[in-house]
Amino acid sequence: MKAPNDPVPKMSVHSQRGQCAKRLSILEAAAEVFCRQGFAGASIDEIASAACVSRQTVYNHYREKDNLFTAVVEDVMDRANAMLFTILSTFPEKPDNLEDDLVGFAVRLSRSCICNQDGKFLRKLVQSEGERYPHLFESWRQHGPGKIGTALAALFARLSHKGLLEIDDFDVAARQFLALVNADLQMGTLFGVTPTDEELDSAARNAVRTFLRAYAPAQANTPAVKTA
Amino acid sequence: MKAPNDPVPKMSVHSQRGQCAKRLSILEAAAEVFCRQGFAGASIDEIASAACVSRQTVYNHYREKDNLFTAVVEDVMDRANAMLFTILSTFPEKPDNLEDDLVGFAVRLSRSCICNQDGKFLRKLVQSEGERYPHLFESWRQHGPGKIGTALAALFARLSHKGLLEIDDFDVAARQFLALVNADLQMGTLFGVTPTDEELDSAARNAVRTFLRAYAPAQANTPAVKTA
DNA sequence: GACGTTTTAGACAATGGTGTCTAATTTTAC
DNA sequence: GTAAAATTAGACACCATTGTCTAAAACGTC
Repeated sequence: MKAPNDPVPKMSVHSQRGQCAKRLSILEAAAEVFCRQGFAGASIDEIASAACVSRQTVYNHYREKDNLFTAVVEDVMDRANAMLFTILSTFPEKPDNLEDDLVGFAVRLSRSCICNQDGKFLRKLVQSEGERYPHLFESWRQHGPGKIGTALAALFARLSHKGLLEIDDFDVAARQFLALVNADLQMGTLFGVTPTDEELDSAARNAVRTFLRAYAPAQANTPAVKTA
Repeated sequence: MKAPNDPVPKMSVHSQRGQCAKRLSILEAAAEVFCRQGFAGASIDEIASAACVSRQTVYNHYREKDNLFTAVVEDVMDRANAMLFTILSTFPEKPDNLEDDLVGFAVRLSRSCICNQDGKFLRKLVQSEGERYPHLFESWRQHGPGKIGTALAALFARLSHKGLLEIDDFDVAARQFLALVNADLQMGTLFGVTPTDEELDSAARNAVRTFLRAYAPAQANTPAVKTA
């Protein structure tokens, strides 16, 4: 998926620094503009301006608009996936207090993967351009959200085997956990509103409480908590 | 919000029939094209072709592209809202079998409001153009999804007062119910895939089972159901 | 300071879209 | 059948955008 016209000829290695900076600047600006305007609505001129770069430079790095778009999407997807698995690795495998630890995990997840700039970009782009570039987003789905489902399911399975949860279908439980975490935020994210820390925390707390009510073993972990 | 240049002069009342048909045809075609291409990507020519109408006719009815767009959005929103409250009115207030009845309700809800063509259109358009027309979508949010939350909360409150559920925060419960119903479908809808009836049913069943595990009163309604 | 490379501003043709206009044709009401 | 209204195809000016090209300037390395 590399650009076919790599500048190989006589370039000394260190001269890539300036280029690299420009490339990143363009990628960043293009992501912002594509996200705000969509593919058709975004113009190369606007991207170039936002990147503080001449239009020709954009064309030098990415031969054409389509090319730039896929490069941006791949870049954002890579970042988002990396972040996703970073957060996944903070899952409370040996929880001190299951409820509190899950709430913390849920907050990290929503803050870093959902209310994120990258998350917003991907939701918007998958919606608006997903059908035009099926393979592009399909591979992301498999490597990103697809994987998170099975990974989270495996983590819940461990907690379940430890007797901390009572789950019959781990995949369903994982999807439901994610859905519950989003329950209070969905409407906001749909309109591009970034939730405050309090909202994030309250959403996570509501989600985890209901999740545990459904999946905590019989009368072990739920001392009949009342709403504050 | 009516077109400022209504053709009032000498028109007899009945001549609106042909016009009306064209108007509807244009609205329908425009919805499809705007949904597929986004606002910037949609061209009037393409809409006119899809509506089997000349370009000039489109301009006769809706002075400009912006106008046509808002007309389409309002039309779809009205239909979607009407459908939403129709489905809401089928909520099982006096359930025979709470679980089965809630599953039926959830299936109706997701089929008619989420997997719908209008639902797809609105999700896509709110995402891609929501920030460009804030007032347009904001009023929809208040009258549609906003209202459904409180309406559903009220319905759950009644079931709760009847002792069929044990809910402390009805609004949260309503949002969680909706989120759970979507849990298994979200990924599909994000990619424009329409789920089969079996998937719809299974998603609703999973959702309701977890919802009842969390909110059914102590040891009344859950005879330890196992996965099939 | 000299060299090769990259960047820049600007001009440029080609394309495609919007919105207007006109003149011919069709539909509709009576 | 007639007259008014609506529809149509086509041409049109206008503008924005894409992608190319050129010559000058800036940059980095030696």
